[in-house]
Amino acid sequence: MAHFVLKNDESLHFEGPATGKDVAVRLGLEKTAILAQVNGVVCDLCAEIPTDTRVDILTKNSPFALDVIRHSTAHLLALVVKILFPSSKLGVGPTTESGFFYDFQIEQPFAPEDLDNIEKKMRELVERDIKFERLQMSKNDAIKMYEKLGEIFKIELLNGIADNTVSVYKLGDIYDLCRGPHLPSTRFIGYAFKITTSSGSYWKGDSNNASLQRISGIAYPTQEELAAHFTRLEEAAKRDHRKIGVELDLFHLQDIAPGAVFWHTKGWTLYRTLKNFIRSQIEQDGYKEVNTPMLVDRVLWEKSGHWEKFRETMFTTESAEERVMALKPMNCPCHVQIFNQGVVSYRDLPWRMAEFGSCHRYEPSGALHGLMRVRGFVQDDAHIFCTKEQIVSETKKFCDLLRRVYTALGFDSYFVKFSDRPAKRAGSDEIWDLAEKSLRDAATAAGLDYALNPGEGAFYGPKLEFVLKDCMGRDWQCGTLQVDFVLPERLEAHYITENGNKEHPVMLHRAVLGSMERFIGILIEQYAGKFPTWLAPVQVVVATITEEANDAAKTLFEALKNNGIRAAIDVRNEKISYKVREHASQKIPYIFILGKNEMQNETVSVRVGSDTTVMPRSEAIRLVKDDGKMPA
RNA sequence: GCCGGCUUAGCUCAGUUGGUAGAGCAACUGAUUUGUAAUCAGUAGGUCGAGGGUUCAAGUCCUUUAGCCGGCACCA
Repeated sequence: MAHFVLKNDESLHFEGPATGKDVAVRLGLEKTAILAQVNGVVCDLCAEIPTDTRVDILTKNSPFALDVIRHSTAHLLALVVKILFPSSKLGVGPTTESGFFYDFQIEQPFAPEDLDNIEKKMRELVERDIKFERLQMSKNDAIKMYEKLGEIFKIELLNGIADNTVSVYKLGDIYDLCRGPHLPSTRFIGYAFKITTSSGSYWKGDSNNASLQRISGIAYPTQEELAAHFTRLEEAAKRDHRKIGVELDLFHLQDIAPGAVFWHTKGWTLYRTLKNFIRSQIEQDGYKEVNTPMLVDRVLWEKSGHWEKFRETMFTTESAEERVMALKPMNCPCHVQIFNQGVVSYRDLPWRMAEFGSCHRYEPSGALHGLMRVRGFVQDDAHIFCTKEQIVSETKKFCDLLRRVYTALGFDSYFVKFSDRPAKRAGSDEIWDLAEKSLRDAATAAGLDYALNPGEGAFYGPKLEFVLKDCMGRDWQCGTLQVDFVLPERLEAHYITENGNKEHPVMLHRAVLGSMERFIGILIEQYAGKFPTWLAPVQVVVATITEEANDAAKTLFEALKNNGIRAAIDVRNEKISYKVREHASQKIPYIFILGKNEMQNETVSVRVGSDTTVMPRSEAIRLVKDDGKMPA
């Protein structure tokens, strides 16, 4: 006799074998049960439960439900596409952080009307309540089945699976290779889903493989959650740096220079402020700033190895001069040229050489994205030339610097990835073993909690990536630290050791912000344009109510400027409500208002957010000055 | 680079089955001297992204191309 134990320690007894569904019926949950959790493992409700096993019945309220609902919705999508487009071939259809997608091979890409029809048909099939059936079969049987069905991609997947037994879910007429679990039937998907977009993709994410068409969607347990999802998206879109960049007159992009930024006065003020902040921070850490040429002969890039790997994405020059010059795509080889002037002693190490380096890369057109991915950008770059023994302490020092800067800029958390050796790389395996071990040890010593990112390192060394998210949840690599044993050797960098021997230094490539442009993009979205006072392009505006306050306004404006405050003045013949509206929507932190009352009492009304305080003018100046101080 | 979509005034957007371009905000001019998120009136502003084609006629249809948007691929 089977005996099941529930979480609340209530025992249920069955005559003979039983499934999760039987348990659900016993508990009166047959209408709402969607999954069973057996010994902590989530599985289909129809799964048979081994005797004397702890079992839980899950409903749509379970935290596990969301992913399963999305996954089952993806299967339903596949069924509908196979019905409407019988010649299409199934790719894969996983869930993602923000929904699900399914990839198909199909002659004609999906049109927007197709998506509408697909969604409509999906709703119809929810109504029809089609069952998800789990089938266990041998790998060979599965391959035979898919050969009959002509599902070439599923066969390829099966050939890559080591197990001899696989599970396949049948939904209507489709058989989908899948681990599961799934909902009992389409009725449980409900109607809180939406097909959102279609796009191109590649089989197994490789552009050398077949082109597929991806349909993406979103699903939630309830309509309310789905509605909230779209509200969140709308709210997030308002923070988009491309939108705010125009609204706040920070910068613009133009097709005359794709992937290059025209910085307007306000944006450039923000840029310079951020740059000065980084400058003050790295000076504290003993960095020495340099500046190197933007246009360098290709021979340097050939020597460094960049020409071979990145030639296609480098801008080269054509001019009266015969030799081919390239716009530098990064600064490292130039920094080595400075290192190589004269003789360096071990006493000079670590040498922390910094540059706000202006770089150009011919990024693929489809990669360009506002400030986040551009063709002309400035790295807050530095190379630390050091000994092997100094790697750990220098990495730790860098991580501290990065944490200090990110915290000051309002980023309390960020993801760290550890990317190890890529397939195409320079340097021997022994060197890579050493580089990876050094960086791993250093990351551990710095107390980093990192995720492994296999095969994604630079061609010359492993790297740590510090990742921030934009308003739509996309990941962007900002800070980085890379251990490099290769370039110093290729570019013949040496230092003299304690024993008088010549040795190659280790090069640590590192950037805190990464690209000034990208980081400002992230920063704009982080603050939705409402920057802390020390970063705000305009920190305070002096606005008058009547003409009789104009002279006092000018005096106050001058006093603010003399105190190093970024101030503006508004003596236009407009109502104060009009001025407040305009300056508030421009996200200026302080609005100083002068009218009759303030003239009489020699005060000023200070508006911050929607609060107003009347105070002596000198006090108001001090207030903005203190609030606008750059973090130490 | 690949797939799809979009591109009309400085900005946000209308524009019917092809019939010869419109609104709001901004700008400019005038009036208003105002108390904390839009004072009123007037004026001006567009080779409809660019090139080619179909047509008596193209913002609208076809085609090439650029840029942008969403994904994919790439990212030193």
